[in-house]
Amino acid sequence: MIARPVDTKTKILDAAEKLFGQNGFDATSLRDITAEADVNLAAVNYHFQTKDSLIDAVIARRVEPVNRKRLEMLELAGPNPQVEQILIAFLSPIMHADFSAVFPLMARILASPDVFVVRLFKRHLTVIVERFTDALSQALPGLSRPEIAWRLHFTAGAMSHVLARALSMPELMPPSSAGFDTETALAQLVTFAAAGFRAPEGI
Amino acid sequence: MIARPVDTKTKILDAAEKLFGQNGFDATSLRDITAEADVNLAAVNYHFQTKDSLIDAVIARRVEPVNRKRLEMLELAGPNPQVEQILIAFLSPIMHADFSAVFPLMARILASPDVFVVRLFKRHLTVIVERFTDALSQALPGLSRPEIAWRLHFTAGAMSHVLARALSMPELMPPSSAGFDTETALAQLVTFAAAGFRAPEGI
DNA sequence: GTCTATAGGTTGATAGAC
DNA sequence: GTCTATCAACCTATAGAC
Repeated sequence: MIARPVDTKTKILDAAEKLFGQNGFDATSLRDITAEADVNLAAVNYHFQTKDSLIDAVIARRVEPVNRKRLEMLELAGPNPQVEQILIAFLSPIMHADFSAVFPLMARILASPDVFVVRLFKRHLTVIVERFTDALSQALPGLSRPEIAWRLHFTAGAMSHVLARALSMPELMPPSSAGFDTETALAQLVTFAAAGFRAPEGI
Repeated sequence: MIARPVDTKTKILDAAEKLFGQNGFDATSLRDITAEADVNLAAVNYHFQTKDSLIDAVIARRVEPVNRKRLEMLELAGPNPQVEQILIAFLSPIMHADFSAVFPLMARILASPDVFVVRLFKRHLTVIVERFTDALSQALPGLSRPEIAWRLHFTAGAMSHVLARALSMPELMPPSSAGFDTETALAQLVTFAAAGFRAPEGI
């Protein structure tokens, strides 16, 4: 590992990501961020104008590569992917996002009822939800699209809960595993969700 | 419906619950709350001393009856309940909590990585998790306890995501259903989670 | 691009009259 | 128990020197 020089803008994004994840958007002041990043207070306004557009930038920086990777993995699974392959394409990119600061941040975005965050959520996720619903429809011809939408919803919720609690509540995580084990979590979640998706449709 | 006089303390709790759910704990000021409740600013300090202990009171007021009801329904399911019965006992009390303000509030509690909230979460939920893990262990003798802990975790996540998005994103909810239909959501979730729990344990 | 200084507003909490 | 008035601390954002 060679220590690279990091520019001010990146230092601010890194610090903001960490603190937003830890304490939330509102509880984190620009002063907290510039102190953590070891830059001047005015730099954040110079580079991002307002706090809201900083939040936007922090989220977009992480969400977009994850979504690109999701679509890429879905492509790679071929024209007729199995349920498990589709779920892995959906879950793996976010669960492997290797900055641990990303986990609580993502969980906050996913769970927040804030209109501001919901808008962001929609902007980034609508196309993903559509593409994956299509793929799952094809793999599970017995299910109606609304039913698939529900179940994809449940899967995203299970995932976001794991991300939210992975770091803050290791003791709620499976024992034995010292700390959080991404591979195990992913495998367990895929098993659970795939079985859920294959359940026959109710009345 | 007869309009009852409501005391100041209850008015504060009601307003705080609504605003905390809508905007979060940090983004909601005591002034917002007293304006919504139509009481004086000083009243909140008189009745609750600090903002933190107000948050505590708001959460406890809703979580405790839900948890009581969960244990009660589990008792009523008899000595050898089926997976579906156990899941309904776990999910139904919270999904039927009829104040719509409770939904986003619960979702916030469930998803928040804040240490303050995690502490509350543990205090109220540890006994529930243990009791339900026992019941599920008995109903699914093929699964190890860690595996059951994971799957209960996933189920809680799916539930919290539904609560979080039920009101803010009705268009992500199954189409046709105008608004949010608790019974449908509960039935779909129980079907999904029961199938997930019955999946054979991985390697 | 980076800094200091500060304007202008909000916050949680309290003192003290009624 | 309820009010007004106020404090001290904090906030975002900007102006202007370097």
